[in-house]
Amino acid sequence: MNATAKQSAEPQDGAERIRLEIIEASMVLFQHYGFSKTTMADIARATSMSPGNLYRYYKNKQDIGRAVVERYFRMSEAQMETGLMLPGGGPAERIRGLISDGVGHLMREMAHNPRLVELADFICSDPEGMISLQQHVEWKEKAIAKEVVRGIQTGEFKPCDAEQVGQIFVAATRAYWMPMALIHIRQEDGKPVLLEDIIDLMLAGLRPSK
Amino acid sequence: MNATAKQSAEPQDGAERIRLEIIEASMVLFQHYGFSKTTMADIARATSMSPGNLYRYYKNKQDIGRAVVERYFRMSEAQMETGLMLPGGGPAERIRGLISDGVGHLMREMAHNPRLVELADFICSDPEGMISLQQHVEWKEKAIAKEVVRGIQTGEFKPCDAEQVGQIFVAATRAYWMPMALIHIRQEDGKPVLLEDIIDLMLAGLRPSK
DNA sequence: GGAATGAATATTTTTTGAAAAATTCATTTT
DNA sequence: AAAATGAATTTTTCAAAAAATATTCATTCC
Repeated sequence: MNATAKQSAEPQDGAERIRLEIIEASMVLFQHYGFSKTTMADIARATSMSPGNLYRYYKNKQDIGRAVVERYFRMSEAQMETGLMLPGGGPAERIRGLISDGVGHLMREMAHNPRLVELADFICSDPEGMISLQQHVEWKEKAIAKEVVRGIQTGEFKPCDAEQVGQIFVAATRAYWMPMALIHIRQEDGKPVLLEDIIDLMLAGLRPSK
Repeated sequence: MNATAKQSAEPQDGAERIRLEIIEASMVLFQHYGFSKTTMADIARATSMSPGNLYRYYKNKQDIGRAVVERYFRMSEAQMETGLMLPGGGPAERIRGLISDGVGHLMREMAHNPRLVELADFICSDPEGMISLQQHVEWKEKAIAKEVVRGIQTGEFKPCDAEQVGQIFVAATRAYWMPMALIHIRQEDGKPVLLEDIIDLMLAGLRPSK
């Protein structure tokens, strides 16, 4: 039912391939000119098709913006997943890494490309965009929950509702995931102030009382 | 040096009394019409003075907006202070209460009066307003730190940097203090979802390992 | 002389119509 | 018949003028 592009780099049938082409071209244009300054005509030119034809693949410009943001989310998730693949480290280190990597990735993207702030604002103003955002948040909650389960199994953490702990970790670090809030967060040598301290205090709370 | 109004309900000399009159009238007008739609002429009319005379008491309209917000901050702090006055409860209960009361107060104010969102946005866009906000944040950090010190003394908490723990608690609950973020936070029977769970997990982290 | 006024000036917001862009759709292409 | 086009239509943006508002200040009041 859902017509969203698959994540694989090499899509199969024509329509999916064209959707991906549109997103990749749009991503480049949005980075250069910003979402609002990029016109449908620009995207059409970049993909060598007519403006009208874009509407065969996306409902409207907002839909393209959302798809681009979703692609960023998938990339960020892939990056966090990669961090989790690395061998060493117990659940605590992995949770720390997961959140630090995710926030770090976001901060670097934003610093590297201020145009993304506009896209982030747009996604928050759009109800459908908020759904995409929520899905990304849930991905993070689940990823943390998995590590909590692992920690409970090894005895590093005391028994608890892992699903809920994932939600708690994300909620407690929410200000660090919000582009609009990120502006107000101080940094020291590249690390956002207090983020790791929040995580450490909550991890301490997870450990068995004895 | 600082010419800000005292908190007492009955101010002493003329100038302070007039400043307070202006703020009280402005607060009502802002609630009815919003900050941007309220004109200096409106405020002048409400206080039975000429527009020009307002400038004898406040540098400009922004200054009035900031003073109104600061008044809200002082009221919120007073409310939290009152909560702390109540006899029962150890440090953990008091920290929970402090944060819940503060966030609850903010949420009720916002629900009761959506115009405040505009004022909050304005304060965040103004560098001087951000200073007021920072002071309010520091008040909360210090209030929590005091309870942490008490907890360390009673042995309920393990020894730690109380000052820093105050900062951590505020940082971890920041999304619940931000009017712009508050819109996105779900509520269940009047309580913001997960707020108390964040606090509880961090409190668990403060307790002696045994 | 400090406090207050209100007309004069500076700034910001609103309006308005033209220009640009988004979206649709009758037609053409493959 | 699905895919694509590009001209036609609708919607949004932009810039200039007008109106409203903020701020100043020479003057008046107590």
